[in-house]
Amino acid sequence: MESKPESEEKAVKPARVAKAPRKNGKKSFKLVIVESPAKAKTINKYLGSDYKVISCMGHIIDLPKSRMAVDIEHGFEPQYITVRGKGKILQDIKRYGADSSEVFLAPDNDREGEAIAFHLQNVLRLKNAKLPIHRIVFNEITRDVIRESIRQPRDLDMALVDAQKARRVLDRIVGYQISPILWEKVKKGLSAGRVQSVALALVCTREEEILNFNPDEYWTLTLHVQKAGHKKEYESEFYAFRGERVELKVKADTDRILEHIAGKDAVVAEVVESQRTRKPLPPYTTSKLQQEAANRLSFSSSKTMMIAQRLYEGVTIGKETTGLITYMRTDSVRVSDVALTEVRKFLSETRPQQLPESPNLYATSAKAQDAHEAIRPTSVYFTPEKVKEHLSPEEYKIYSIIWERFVSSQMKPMITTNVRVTLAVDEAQFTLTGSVVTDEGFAEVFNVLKSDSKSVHLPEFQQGEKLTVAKAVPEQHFTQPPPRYTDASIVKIMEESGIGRPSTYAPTIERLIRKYYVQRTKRQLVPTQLGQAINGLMEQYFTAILDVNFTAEMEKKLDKVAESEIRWTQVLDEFWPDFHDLLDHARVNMPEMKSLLAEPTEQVCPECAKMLMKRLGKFGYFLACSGFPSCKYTESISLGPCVRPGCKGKIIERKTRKGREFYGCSRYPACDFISWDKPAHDKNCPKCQSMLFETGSRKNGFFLECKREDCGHKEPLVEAAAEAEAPVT
DNA sequence: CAGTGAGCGAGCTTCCGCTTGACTT
Repeated sequence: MESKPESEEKAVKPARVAKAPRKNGKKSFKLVIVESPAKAKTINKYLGSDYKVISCMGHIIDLPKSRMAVDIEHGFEPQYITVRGKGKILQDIKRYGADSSEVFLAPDNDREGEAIAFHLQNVLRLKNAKLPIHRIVFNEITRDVIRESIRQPRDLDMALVDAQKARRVLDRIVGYQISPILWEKVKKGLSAGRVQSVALALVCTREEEILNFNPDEYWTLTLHVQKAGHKKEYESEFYAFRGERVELKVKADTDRILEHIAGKDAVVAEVVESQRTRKPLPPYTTSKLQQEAANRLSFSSSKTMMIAQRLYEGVTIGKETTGLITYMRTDSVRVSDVALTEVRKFLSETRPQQLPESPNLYATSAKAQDAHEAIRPTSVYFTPEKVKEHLSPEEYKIYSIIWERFVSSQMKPMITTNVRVTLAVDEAQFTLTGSVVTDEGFAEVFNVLKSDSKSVHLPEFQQGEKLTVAKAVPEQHFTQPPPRYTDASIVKIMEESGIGRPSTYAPTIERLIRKYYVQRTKRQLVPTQLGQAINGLMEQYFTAILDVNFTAEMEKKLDKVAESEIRWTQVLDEFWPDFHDLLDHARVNMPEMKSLLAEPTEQVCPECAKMLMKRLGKFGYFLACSGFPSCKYTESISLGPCVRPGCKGKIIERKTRKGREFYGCSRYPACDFISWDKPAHDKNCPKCQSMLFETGSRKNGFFLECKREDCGHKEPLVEAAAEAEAPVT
């Protein structure tokens, strides 16, 4: 018979729970299983000692990584196994299941959650076929809702479980059938998939648009005017001639207007005042949080998620650790009643004049699975200022924008007064606009979110009033190509077209980078030569997969499976025959591209004086002689000279056997300089000109550090201003 | 840490979506 878990051995911590309480040797606790340990902790508090709440940490049963494991010929039945590394967790679940009187399966209330619940049930039944097992769901973690859900258990929704199975098997087939073709034709280790290949296509298509972009010339004409007796100049823009809108295409257009207005005064023709109401935005979903953190704070999607995870798991304030935000992977803007009541109370105490009579309502996207609330502070009384001292600067920033966005979402609108003055200079017309915030409304709580929106104050202008023209400034412009994608803009598109889920946006971007399909330079996503080559092949041989509608259609069918309208195998029956033909066609016709992947460089081979090429090998990029195979010279790509005084080597990027990146001297082992920190971009030590490295911790802040032993210069790491949307050169 | 492409051919790469922490200097 199983007794208590041995506490001495090292074990997976989160699933460890204290010895099961027993009364008179009888089973006396009810088991609740959720996905996340942080959630388990909270719910444990709400349910009291009759219940034991443990977590399974996501999927515990899945397809094996090492092989296809889907019997395509016989009904697509997947061969599931225990996920590698989850054996311990599974054991614990079984043990607690055996010791409990009743089990409540509480994974997330969505397709994946239902599948996890199903797998948990199977595992528990294996041990004890008679154990009472229920499925419970809740879409928010509050005391009342959790208790209510326990009172309203239901059975597993097998149709939903089947929908997940269809999704899982389809993704496996797509990924595990296409990838090997790429190994054979291009390079081993490459990958393709329903989500990543679409994301790559987005990046590549945009790059092509930029390349093919033809800039158009256009002009603007700015008239600087002054009120009689005043020095201050106001800038107005030319827009019409003889009452008709005129676009200034070329210099001659502009010259004609300049000639017409030369030496003449401006007269105020019309003054129009209007009020604009701007409503606050809903609280964050995962994608919106990533977008704003990228645009305003220059954080990558994965960085934002790491920081949010820490805020969710909790920060130690005093003796207690408190989760500061709700779950950070969500597609919903829903807010629990408890939170709504609290924020309205908070506002009535702090800013009663900005509290609307009734709560602001927001609609969650129709595509959302809505298993969690919006991302919000667990309590608005933890104001950013109050918790600041317990947070790292980065955590503070992310927490602030979450707090500000949530609190503002329940405030009154912002009202601005706009003035539009039309000026006439003979028959040419100009406009002058001003804008003043009349009521800040929701923006009152903005601190980190504050934008330096330029409010332009205009004095009173009377119709018929004469103004002096100080100068007229013509300027030539060219239309700009569309900007490259950033983490923010690609996540936006992915969400809008239903590609990927909140838990996969960030990992998908990182995957494209890790596979050398895409590079992130100055926060812009730029396809590599390899990425473009792969995308070209995918476009030609697997067009259907790259269509954003492919996923949309799949989702529609999965919904039908979930509604029991069709069987799960039908999704695959409809997909497989055509896809099978595509695979056969590609295996035969796809050209081999193995040796094409080399980029020319400016450097010369020191051995044979031919040019060096940049190639992609097993360990990343390297330089190789274009005379290969007669000349076998190779060289690592240098990031800068070695920082050891007197060492003539250079710093190169390397990887451990497990794939972790680090930086070391090319003269190893003669010089054993190594750093796990990343070299800083475009910045050298002001004292000794050595390379600087990004280092530090969340406690002490982040620094740029000079690693030259006789220097030791340190400076705070300032995030460069958001320049992600900067025009592409 | 390992000297990268190509090939003798060993054994392995790969998907999407749920979760959280783990090498080592």
